[in-house]
Amino acid sequence: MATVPEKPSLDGIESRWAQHWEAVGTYTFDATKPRAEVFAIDTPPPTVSGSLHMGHVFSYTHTDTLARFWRMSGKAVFYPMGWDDNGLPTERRVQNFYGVACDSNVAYVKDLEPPFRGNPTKDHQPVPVSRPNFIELCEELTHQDEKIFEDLFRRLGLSVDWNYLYATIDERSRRASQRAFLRNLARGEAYSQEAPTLWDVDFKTAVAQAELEDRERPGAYHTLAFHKSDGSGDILIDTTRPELLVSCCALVAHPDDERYQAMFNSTVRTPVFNVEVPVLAHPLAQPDKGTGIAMICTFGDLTDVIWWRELQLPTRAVIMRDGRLMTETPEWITDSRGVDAYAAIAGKFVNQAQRATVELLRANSEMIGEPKNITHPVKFYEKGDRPLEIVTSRQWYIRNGGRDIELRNELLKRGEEITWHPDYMQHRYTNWVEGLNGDWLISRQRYFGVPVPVWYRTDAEGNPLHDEPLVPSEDQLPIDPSTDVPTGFSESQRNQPNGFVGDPDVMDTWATSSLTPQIAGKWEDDKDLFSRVFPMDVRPQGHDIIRTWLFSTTVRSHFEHGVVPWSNAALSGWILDPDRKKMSKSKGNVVTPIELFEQYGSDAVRYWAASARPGVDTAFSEDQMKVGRKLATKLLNVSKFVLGFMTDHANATTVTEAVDHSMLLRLGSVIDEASSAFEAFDYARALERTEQFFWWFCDDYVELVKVRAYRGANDPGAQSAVAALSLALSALQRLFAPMLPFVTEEIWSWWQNGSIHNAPWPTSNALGATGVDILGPVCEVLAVIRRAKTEAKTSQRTPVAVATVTADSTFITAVQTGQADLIDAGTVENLRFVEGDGPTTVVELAQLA
RNA sequence: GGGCGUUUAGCUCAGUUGGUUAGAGCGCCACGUUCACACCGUGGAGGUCAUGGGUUCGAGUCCCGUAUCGCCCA
Repeated sequence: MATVPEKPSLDGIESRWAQHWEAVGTYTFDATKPRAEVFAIDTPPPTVSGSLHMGHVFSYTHTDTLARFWRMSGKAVFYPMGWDDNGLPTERRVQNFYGVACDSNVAYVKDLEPPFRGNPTKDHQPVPVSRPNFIELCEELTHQDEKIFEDLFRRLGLSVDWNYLYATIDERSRRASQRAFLRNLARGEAYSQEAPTLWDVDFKTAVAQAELEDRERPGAYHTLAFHKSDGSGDILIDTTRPELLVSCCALVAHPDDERYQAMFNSTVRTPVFNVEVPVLAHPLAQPDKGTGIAMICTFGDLTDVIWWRELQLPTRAVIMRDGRLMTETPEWITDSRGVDAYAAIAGKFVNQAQRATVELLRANSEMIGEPKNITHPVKFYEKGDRPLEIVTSRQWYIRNGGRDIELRNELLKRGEEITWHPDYMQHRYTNWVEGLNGDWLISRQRYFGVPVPVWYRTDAEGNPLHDEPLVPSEDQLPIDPSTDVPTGFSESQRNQPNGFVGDPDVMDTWATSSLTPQIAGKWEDDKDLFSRVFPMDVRPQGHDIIRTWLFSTTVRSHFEHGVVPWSNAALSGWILDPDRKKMSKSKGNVVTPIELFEQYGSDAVRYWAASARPGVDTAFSEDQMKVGRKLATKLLNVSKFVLGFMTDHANATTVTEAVDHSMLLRLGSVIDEASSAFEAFDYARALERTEQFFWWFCDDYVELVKVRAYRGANDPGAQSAVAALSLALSALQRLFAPMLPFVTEEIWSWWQNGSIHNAPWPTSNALGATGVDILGPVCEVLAVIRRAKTEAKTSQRTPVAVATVTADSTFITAVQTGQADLIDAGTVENLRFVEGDGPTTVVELAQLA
């Protein structure tokens, strides 16, 4: 029955089995199963803007082990894959790959040939192309990248059902994203507003709170002299941004600060520009910072925004969306000297304007002393290179509790409805939600993304009327308002007075990827499927995007469905290089996954990943892959060995010997432990327990019983050994299957029908083990015998003339029960027992020939 | 500054509600080619469990403080 290769090998098993699985549909989701019998995974769609790295291999392996466990446990596993190809990273990659830049003013060119396809020359100036051409190039490149990603994931052995593949820019995703947005809008959960917004001047887009990061940057305090309007002297303020002096609309000090109390509600005149501004009080002013009194500018930072709003100050913004100061002189500068001064900074970039302003201050002697250098945190867009500015613009928001305590508490409660793995990750969620200070800004002034699906009526001057957006019906989705026309209008009315305009913005990537459960589950497009998979069982993801992806998905599900989107969140850790630093391309320490698959085999790489406990940052370790490789090889060899006995004992199913029962008892408890570990999402523990047992099984149990198993077909002891060996082999192969899918499928195919990955998960009950564990004492004596031979520097085959075991009666009874196998394994001529203190074993080796 | 986590053998890490003498793999040393396996087997050396207190009959494990490295937030 069993057909075992003469020389088993791991070479080439990945492509052979990957093709087979695809051909026979091993991982096909059974969409007829009721929700209770489904295990649904909200797979993270990797960003398609480069290549997959070891971090992907690491975390996707973790998820795959869970998928395989639940599949073997009888669940219909819904395991889709998605590509996140929508958004800024793709735009940037397309620009760099083809040597183009998107320009909405350029006309569409059919069959455009970009200047490059990869590696533009260094001095190449990007060629402007139209938005439709640019999007075509985005699609072309993402398709290429996605093919490479898919091949790599197949090579890794992910048990994804590729029939449920989606991309965040595809039609279904755009429809889901726009539908969800329109429903948010209809319920008042989404709104647009003209407001000061953090703005990246290079990308020329607004960014959200979740995309910010602080970076330490050098700066300098400049001490400026403001002049009291009553002529009674100067007030000195410290600022790191003297270029914003032109935007100053007030000075502010703490209400309790006695130094300034007398001046509150008086006015001062700004240096250089000579604009009159009030001196005001506000508790956010920090008395211990600088001179304790600050200038409020529109807008230098988020505190300025708060002061501006709460103190109801005028807006005096001069920084434009490209990071330059506006060219015409602001109307609030009326003094002729001020007008001249503005001419010196008009049209300049922020840093140039700073230098120019400092020169003006110096020329007027209105700067006191020299700037004092400091280092301070500056807000950056996480993908950006220059500090964020704050500009006023109309943007779309989705409510997230940042301005609404009731909603915030509801979302905090949602966090409690999720089971977190590891549990302390819930703190990250709670801290983030509690620290939100505004709603979620979702509009982006970019090109490659899901369009905001609204238009606006225009008034007689052609200005958009933002308060009553024109919306499409759901059956029209997805739409692009730049080419589609709202119902009741014609294309000729576009951008005309008393006509309409399309909203020019796209939604941020997170606004679409926050709907991955809905997209993967085909929400509203396939109601039957959606009802069987949603809410999902688990969201696996990195802990770094709890504040973005996990939170935003929870928000959308809360609004749309009134539930948490999944019952579990499984957070995976980082990959660190062997020096415990985060791996990075710039350091040149990155090894590509494919090279490792080729060198060690996919199972070995998976072994490394599966050895890491959930959520723990893990060092990249080729040593662990070598261990995995050895484990896979051992599985081949021991399977071959055990199956070799099956020819003589094809029907051996009855276990009679106590030694064999004892091994099965141990195996049973390992199965129980592995099962409960998996149920708690702890694949690493399941692997460790299985592996520990496996090596003991090979080194001790197999060694003990092999002589007995070699006896003829009619020997009852041999029958018992072979029955136990085959029970154990079957269970062990299945226990390893989630982590080592290729080698286990290979060895399973030698003697079983069907895929191991659809075989039932082993249970301890099925082993039928009875009695007590006698193998502890037996193996202990065996170890002493082996040590004696090693210390005598002689072969393990050397016979033992006499071995004397001194121990209590329980120990002796156990050893006696297994003594036949012990005598065989240790080549013992005389085994003697003495009841007494112990256990000790004295070994006398036979004379060497 | 606030929150969270890490610290156990040379290295990478287990150690589940407290319970004999703290484990594994790699590396190192010695021995052995036994008919599944040299991508092997057998054995050995190697640890003040970061640190100071506390609870307990008993602490790597629980509590408090400190240090360390790291992450998140301000």
